[in-house]
Amino acid sequence: MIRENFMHPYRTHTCGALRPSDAGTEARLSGWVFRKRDHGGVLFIDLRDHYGITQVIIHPEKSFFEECQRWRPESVVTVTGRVMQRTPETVNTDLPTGAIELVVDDVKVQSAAETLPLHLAGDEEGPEETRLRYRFLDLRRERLQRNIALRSKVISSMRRRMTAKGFNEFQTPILTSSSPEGARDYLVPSRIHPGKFYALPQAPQLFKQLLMVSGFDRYFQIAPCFRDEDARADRSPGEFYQLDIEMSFVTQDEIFATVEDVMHGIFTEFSNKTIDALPFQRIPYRESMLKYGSDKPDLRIPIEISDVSDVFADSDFNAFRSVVGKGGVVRAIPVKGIANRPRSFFDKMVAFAQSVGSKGLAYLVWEEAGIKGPIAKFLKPESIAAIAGRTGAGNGDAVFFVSDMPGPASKIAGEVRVQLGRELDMIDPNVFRFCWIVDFPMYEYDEELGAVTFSHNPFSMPQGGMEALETKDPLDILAYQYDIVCNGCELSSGAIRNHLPEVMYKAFAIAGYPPETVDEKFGGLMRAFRLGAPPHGGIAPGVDRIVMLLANESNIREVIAFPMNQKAQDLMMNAPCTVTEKQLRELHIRLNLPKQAEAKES
RNA sequence: GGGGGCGUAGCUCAAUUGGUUAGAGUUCCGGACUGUCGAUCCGGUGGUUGCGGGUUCGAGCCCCGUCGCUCCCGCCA
Repeated sequence: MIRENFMHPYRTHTCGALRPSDAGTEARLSGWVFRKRDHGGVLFIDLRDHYGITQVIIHPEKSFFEECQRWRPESVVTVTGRVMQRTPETVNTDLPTGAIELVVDDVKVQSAAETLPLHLAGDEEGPEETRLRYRFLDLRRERLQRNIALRSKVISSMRRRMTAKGFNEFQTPILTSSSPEGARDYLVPSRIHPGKFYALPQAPQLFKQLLMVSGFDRYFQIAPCFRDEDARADRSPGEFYQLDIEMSFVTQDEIFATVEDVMHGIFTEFSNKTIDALPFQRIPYRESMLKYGSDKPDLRIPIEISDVSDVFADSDFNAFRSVVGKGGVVRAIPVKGIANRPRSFFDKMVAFAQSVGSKGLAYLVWEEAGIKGPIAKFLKPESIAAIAGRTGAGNGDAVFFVSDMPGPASKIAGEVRVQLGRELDMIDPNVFRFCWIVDFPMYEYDEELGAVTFSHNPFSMPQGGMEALETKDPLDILAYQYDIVCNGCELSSGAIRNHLPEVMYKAFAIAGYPPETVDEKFGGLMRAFRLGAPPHGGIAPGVDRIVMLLANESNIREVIAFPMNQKAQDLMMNAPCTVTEKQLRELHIRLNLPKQAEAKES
């Protein structure tokens, strides 16, 4: 009956392959027992593999019938039988294979499963800790199979697109040296050099720049990056991947054009959402901070903040007037068509503003009968007219006001803007809104240190070059430093690099680093720049975040096959873990644990 | 390092706001059942209410501490 000799030992088809056109043929399938429906007289099993689900049927006269009844979910089995077209009333339109079923003549258990800690057939996800500890089980779910497969396809597409543009793919060292700037490093002790450490790269930043100095012209890498920083929902602890890019002899606009093309292509290829037409809009940093209260604005929210400090500077509203008098500002957040919202809505917004650090949240409401709101009585008609003129507010609209020093005021106004967008359901879930944030300041004033520090990448070229560094107030100098942002999510930072040693020394001097320090910390790079370095620049979009946006996931763990938990532990592999005394001895390391940890060890 | 949320059966949750023996669905185990597709029906197992202390005649519920998970702030050149 079954021509064993001619059949593959495990399968002739995948579980997503069979169709009515296969009816009447013999087929062999292997997969996981997903669901069983046992009618006593007939047993239905949904057999699942990566490609799909096929219903297999076992009849009671078969010698193996009772054995199959005992199969536990997630056991791996091979079944062989005849493909049958289902009768019209038994077709399952939810499955691609739903028009056929496999009537089984032979079975073989490849791997019997014990009772599961998670059940995969239902909608319930189960506790996060169990999901992570049994990640290989969780990964069997359709959603994660889809996400991880999407990630694979996105990365392939990135490679294809970059290669097509003439970029070469490189590998750079994983064991490298600790960098003084930036995040905390992951350190790896050296056995051969007692007391010395490698560091895992926070990014291949210096290597890719050196490859430009080497003349490779166009670099890319799907680069693993390691940073010992705490996790967020959109930030995996420890490690993540970047589509790392660097180009020689380019202007900022050429980098934008290259990256826009890749990003637009990827997002078009893997999503049905509407994507902004090219070129993506460019927003100077200061404008973004004013209009959106953020350097990663969610442009899906149709609200633009404006400054109305001058209107309140001579108003009767003391709270705001005094803040403006002390160098503060007043920011207006206009919202269309919410005048008829109940008082509780406005109260809720006030409470929200306070929860993010605001002293309060004032507002005006443009009603038929006139201007309402707690601060209306303090404002002269011409002031209200000025606010209406600047914010576009009219009948039926409302404007919220935040007053504070410029930094906090921007931030709070930005938070209120996003909260309004969420609360009022203004965020269109079917669009990807991209923008470039450009003209980041080169330096910022660090209140804590009481000194000028680099606000972003110290290797960025200052706009205006040496002349700007020598003549301008450092806080007014802009850098060729940019971010690409999608739906309020920062996908990447990038910059035109500073490849001129003299400009580099000057730039670091302003941030308080003497030339010796620059040479000591970045000797390799500085040496390279004295031996013929091309002007160059680049960017490094976050792969995990891109996949997360495309997969419509709000937590980055859902697009990483083996993620760590929030405390940077791998619950499945039990990392980090203790090591033997012998290992420590070889590395010349003696532990000096805090008291609490010592207690835990024993 | 700090703040918020959560923690009750393997899982998802309930327990009339401090009151009798902590329930339901699901999983699991057993039984019945020849067309289901989250099969159905019957029965059963399953609990140190995260842990420790306190208040109280009485604590799943209140208080203190602690542990775990999660979200956020700090941090992320």
